[in-house]
Amino acid sequence: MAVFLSNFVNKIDKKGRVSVPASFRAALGSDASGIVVFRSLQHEALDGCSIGHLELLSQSLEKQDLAPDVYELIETTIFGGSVQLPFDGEGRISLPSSLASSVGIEEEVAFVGRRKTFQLWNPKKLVAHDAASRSAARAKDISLSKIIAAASKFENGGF
Amino acid sequence: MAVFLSNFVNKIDKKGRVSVPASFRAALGSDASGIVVFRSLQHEALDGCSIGHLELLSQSLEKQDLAPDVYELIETTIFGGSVQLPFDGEGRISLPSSLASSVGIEEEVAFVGRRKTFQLWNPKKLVAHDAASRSAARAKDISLSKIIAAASKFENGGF
DNA sequence: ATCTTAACCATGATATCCCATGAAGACCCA
DNA sequence: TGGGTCTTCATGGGATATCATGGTTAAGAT
Repeated sequence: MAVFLSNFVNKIDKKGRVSVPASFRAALGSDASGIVVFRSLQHEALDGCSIGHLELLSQSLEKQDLAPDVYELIETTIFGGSVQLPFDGEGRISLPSSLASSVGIEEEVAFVGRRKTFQLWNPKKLVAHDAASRSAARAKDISLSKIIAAASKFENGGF
Repeated sequence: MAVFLSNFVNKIDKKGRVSVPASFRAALGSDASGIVVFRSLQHEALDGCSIGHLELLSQSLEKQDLAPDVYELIETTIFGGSVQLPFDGEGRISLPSSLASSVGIEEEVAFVGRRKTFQLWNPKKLVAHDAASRSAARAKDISLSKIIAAASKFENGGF
């Protein structure tokens, strides 16, 4: 498996440790020493990814001509706000309480797969957000079969 | 770890000493005898980096055709205003009070990772700055996946 | 001699490592 | 197919190391 899929709710123990879902750890592949976590720009949640992915991001930043203020913005917000969290022997990370509380995470964390990255939510806030995005998807008339059909006009394969 | 990530708030004792975060010291790698600090051009904060990085900076200055007055300005501001701060046995630096007070740092310092460099902030001013950055990011509708997606149009790879 | 500065030592809090347990699922073998 | 076993994984606790921080002593400067 190479992508982060599905979602899992795990407990935070009194030391602040949480098990990262085994399938997520498997998806990390080579750089499986830990993950990187930072506050999402859009949601009341944390974004997580592999260290390699963060480096990719930093390369992306250098490659394109971003406005200085945007560049500046991302450097402080992402790199300044991100935390590298190594796994312990059991595949757990210890989530800094400051990060957790900043997005309303308390005694449980929902790990939500988003292909190349994943998110960490307060489970209760996630269901609310999920309901909202579903209705938004309906409103915009998004459907997977349509997307696949549209894509297969360009490529031969499709999924 | 090779980059400066995350942020840490440490105390300044009555002698003016502050612990440089252990992960930052690790990120310094080979030239880990100390750091270089100077006033940020953009913010009310101090910029910090390794000595090696400062040399890199000076080399890249020479390579580009800067106007003489700009060059002059940078020389005096950065190189003239920079201070080399060695570590003591416990990984602390003693921050000159003149530098600290010039950016409003008093009894605590926030070390903010910015990949190749880091910054030293008054913690309170940092949270204000951070909040401003975030709302700016939202206003501009910046998202990381967009940035990566945009970058991968230039490269062959994609993710 | 006194003040300042730098090296050395001490301590508490926090995080890391290591081992234990229990539940759930996969697998195997009748 | 049903029962049983074995493995994987999430979770918990105790021991140990790391780290930030404070103080003390020695050395150098004024």
